[in-house]
Amino acid sequence: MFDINLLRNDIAATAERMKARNYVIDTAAFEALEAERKALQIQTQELQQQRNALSKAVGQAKAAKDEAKAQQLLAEVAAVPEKVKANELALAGVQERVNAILMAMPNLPQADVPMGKDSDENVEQRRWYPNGKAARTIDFEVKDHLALGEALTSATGPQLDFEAGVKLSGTRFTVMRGPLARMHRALSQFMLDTHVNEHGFTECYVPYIVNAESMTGTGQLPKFEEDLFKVPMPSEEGGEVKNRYLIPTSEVSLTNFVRDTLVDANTLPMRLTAHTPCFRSEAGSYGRDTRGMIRQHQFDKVEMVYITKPDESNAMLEEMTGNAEKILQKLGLPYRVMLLCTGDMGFVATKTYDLEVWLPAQNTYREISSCSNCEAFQARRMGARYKNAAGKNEPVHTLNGSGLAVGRTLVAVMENYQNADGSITVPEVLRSYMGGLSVIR
RNA sequence: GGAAGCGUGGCCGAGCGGUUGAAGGCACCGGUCUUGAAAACCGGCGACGGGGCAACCCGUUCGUGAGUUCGAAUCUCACCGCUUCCGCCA
Repeated sequence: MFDINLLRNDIAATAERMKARNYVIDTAAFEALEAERKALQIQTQELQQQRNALSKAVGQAKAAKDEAKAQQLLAEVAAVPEKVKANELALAGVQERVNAILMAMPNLPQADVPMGKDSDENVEQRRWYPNGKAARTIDFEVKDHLALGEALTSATGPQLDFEAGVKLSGTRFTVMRGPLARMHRALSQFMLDTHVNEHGFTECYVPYIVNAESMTGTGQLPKFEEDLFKVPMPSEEGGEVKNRYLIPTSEVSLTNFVRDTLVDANTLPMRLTAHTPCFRSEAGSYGRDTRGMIRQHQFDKVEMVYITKPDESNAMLEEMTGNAEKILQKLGLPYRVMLLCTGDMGFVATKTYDLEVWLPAQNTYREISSCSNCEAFQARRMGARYKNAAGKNEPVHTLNGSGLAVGRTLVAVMENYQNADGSITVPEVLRSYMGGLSVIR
């Protein structure tokens, strides 16, 4: 949630900075609403105070057995509760309007984030190649992962089977069989093991269905409901049916660990990781990446989440990005690191690095990880705080990043490790997860 | 599916219509004592919001939401969650 103090204290400067995100703050409207809120709140609290004082006096009179005075006081208060109730109602209405504005506002970019309107203005930070110089030159006709996967066979059908996915579920679903399915599993195991054993993460198993409070905490709700799959669930006692949601990323489950909690400062920074499927409706992406495994309604991802103190969150963003890079390096996949410009960042982020992996068949780099520092944006929504050095409760910072998107990593391995005969060499680090298999045919 | 309970501050736990934001304990923060630490003793200490330059003042908050009342942690209803026993079960 956007920090209301930025609007109260210096709305002009804040509005100026938000322009970078193509977000226009109606400063006059906000100031008018805020003035209304302030007047109403003061009036309401004065009435509450009046009621409380008189009620207390009634109690005292009764305790002193002064019935006459008690009756007199009761007559005096009689009209107050009604006024209080009316004011409370009006105030709640105004506060709801203020809140709705704050909930719909995206986060403010950090000062060093480059200005820009879309992905064309992202700034490359660095590139990495297995041999330090360039991506492997492929001296035969390069195939994409569809051609490769559909040509590979198992005892029961193609190793990569889009038709079966469509039959079972519809477009943007895929079936894998045999060694390719195993490599998909090997990738997630390898990623998890690396983060746990080398990067200090706690491995977690989390729900794939979460409630509306969790989705609100991390920012998917209320604004992006159309991107989510809803699951109507009756309560155990047969009460009303409430919507829950399939997670679009395990960031939601992991980050909400600290919702509504005062986090013990000694446990910070927290490093959490989980391997889960992710479910996205992909509303609004019709026609994009319709072929292949790049954009699916269901895909696996190994996620990294950090819960940190405010002064260490930017250092942790660098660390997390490095963790994701490490996975690509161990897999020997060429990539580049992009610093997203203001116009390309997600709703909750203040600063984001994207990792883009080299896909030779497309002759381009494609996003395979996104690492963001959300600062206190999610923490304010969630009520996630810690006691700072001054003894004050303060929102924590939250970060999340993919480490990595498993399906896209499989695509990258297939395309980068393809051989002239259509077989795929298994990267060294995955072989122990695949019973020593070195080539998929 | 049947039966019975219970949700109070960072944690444990009293309170069950009126000067109760809530006893007591633990934890935490000062201080005394000590070579140091521990113990003991003294003092402090909930959260969220609003107003004020400030000292400070006010409001809200006892799972959540409605209701009864001049007044609700305390009474009523609904919802959410948890525990125990029986049954069933991946």
